[in-house]
Amino acid sequence: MLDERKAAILRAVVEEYIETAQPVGSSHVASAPGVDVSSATVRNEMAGLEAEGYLRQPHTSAGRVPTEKGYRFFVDNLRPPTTLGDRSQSQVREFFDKAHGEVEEMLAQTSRLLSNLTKLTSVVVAPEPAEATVRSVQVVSISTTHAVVVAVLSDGSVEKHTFELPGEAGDEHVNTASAHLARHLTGVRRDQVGNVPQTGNAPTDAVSRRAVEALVSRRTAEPDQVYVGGTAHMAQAFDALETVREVLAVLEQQYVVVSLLRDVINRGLDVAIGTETGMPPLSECSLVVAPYEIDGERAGTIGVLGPTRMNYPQALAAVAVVSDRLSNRLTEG
Amino acid sequence: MLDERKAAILRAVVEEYIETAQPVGSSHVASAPGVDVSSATVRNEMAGLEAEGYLRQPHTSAGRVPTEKGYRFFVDNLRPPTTLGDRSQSQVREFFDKAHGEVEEMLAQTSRLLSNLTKLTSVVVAPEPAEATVRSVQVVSISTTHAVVVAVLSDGSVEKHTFELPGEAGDEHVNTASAHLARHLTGVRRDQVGNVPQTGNAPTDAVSRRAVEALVSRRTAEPDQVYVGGTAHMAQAFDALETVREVLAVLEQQYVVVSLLRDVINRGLDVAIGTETGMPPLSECSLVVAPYEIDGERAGTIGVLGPTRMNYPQALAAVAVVSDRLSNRLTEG
DNA sequence: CATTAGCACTCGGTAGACTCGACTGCTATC
DNA sequence: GATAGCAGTCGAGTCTACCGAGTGCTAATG
Repeated sequence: MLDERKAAILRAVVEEYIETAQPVGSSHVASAPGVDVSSATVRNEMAGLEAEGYLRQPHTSAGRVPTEKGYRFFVDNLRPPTTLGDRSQSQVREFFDKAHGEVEEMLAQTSRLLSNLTKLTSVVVAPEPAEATVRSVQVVSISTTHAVVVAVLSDGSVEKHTFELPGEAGDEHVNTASAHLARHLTGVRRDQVGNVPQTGNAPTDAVSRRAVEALVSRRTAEPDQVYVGGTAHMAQAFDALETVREVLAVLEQQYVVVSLLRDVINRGLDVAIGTETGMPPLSECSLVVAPYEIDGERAGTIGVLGPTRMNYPQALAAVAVVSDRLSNRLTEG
Repeated sequence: MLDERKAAILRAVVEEYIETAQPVGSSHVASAPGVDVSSATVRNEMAGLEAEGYLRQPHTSAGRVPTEKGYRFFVDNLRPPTTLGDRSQSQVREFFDKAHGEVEEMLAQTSRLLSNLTKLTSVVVAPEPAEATVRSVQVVSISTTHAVVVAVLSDGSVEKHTFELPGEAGDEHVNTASAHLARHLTGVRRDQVGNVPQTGNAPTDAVSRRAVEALVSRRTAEPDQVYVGGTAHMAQAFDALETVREVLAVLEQQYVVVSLLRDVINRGLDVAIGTETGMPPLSECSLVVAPYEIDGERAGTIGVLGPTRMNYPQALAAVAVVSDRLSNRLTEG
């Protein structure tokens, strides 16, 4: 653990560096509020902080820059109790006041809100519908060869899947299958949808079977939906095009993004700094996440991704307040 | 119009520049196939081409670079009848052979395919469902206060909208409204969905009215879905971060992207070069587009976006073949 | 008369030398 | 223990010289 003075110096370095993106020297730190010693003393202490791995010198005659360990200490121990600025506050309020429409749209817009607030890339993972039950199932033929099975879930989400009709099935079989499925699947939990009893009528049963298969396969195949916004901010965060490219490439792989967020949440973290993300291309990025809830149950995750030298207090505050409001909104809606 | 020799020289410049991204000098051109004159002659001709606006010299002692007009001439008159390479050919074939599942997924994957083929950013605009008719409508309550209206269309797409139930409506009203709507809306064209006759039962009619409103509002509010892929390639296409940032910012605005593609198509173009896109942030980009069809009707658009010095023949070939295959696939599926 | 060889010229890019200044670490002092 | 002062380091910026790719022009050529 660091003594109080070292901590104050570390904090000053981190805050200054976050703001300017330039290595910060001892004299800057000495004149920072909370540090009431001379630059010489600061130099001594900074040398100590460097030896302990909290700071790093890009070159011999430059100022110091925080290491991952330095950021980590800052986030864990020095984070000032930040709230959002008034302008942002009202932006959030306004957003959730006028937010309406389907969940999907709201999540997409939430992602936009987050990147506007933080000037970072934002990520919103849609809720997993594990707990929902089936409210309605219907099979509708859309041509002589194909049909759609549509399920409405208790959380208001709708799933659909197209499948090929068995050759012998006509409209009447589709309709009886539809009724049959409605009878047997309504009220069943989404993750327990499985085979239904046979009716004895071969074509009808064939249709039913395919419809159920479609629902089940969709469940396992489909990755969680994820909304990424503000990727343009990434191009400003780094000055190496290669870094930008790598990060964008990661963000395009929805599956990777989802499991990244899930992983961080599962480790009980709200911030993953640099290599803590576990993804080499993101070693110069940090991720700030927060889960959101529906009816008190963890539903999905929101987060922002930016350079390691991002403004953690602001990002944490933004993510926290948005996840909170989003939870409320989704719970009541 | 350009005489044959000038055209050959312009072609050589464009092709060389596309490949190397470096200004090309007279000696390079002189040794290019199809140009059998000395570098001195080439110099004379290039001076002419520059005077006519087809070429441009970045600085006095550098080679020449094509202007927009130069690219335009190349695309219109010099484009070699390119086909995709074998590797790409089989990649496309393989993709469409194993492509399956919902249209949405397929479009998303098509976007990925396109950017893999071209190493450019790709854009896929989903079909507009204007011509579709309603195959089925259903209203399902998901809580005591809210219900979902779900419509299955003849093209296999499904639309849903959540709405608040009128206070006096109970499950029985929802069910009768559901049946009522099914009776009156099935077979109606999507864009002609409107009010249905009253039943005389007030709560039922209230539910019906809100459900119809929801469907109608959704139709007008929702912009066309668009899938953007390969944004990471943008970071390689330019060496100015600012340019990358601007382009990414444009790509995040789905509405803008959709209308951009539509606009280019409507002008009868398959390539928009630089400022021809009509969007200042894209003045260093070119866009190659092709419409795709379902049952012989124009349905949506695919395209790729890259730097003006992109490989037009390759991009045109890729976009053409993918739109063709996609049309087939969507028509039969 | 179109083409070409040759030549003088231009100018961007690179490498080296130099300076400047923002740092540091160390030491002597309070 | 804290600080003032000082010598030392090294990146960044500036300047110069130079190289070379590429041009435009002119004179020679078939």
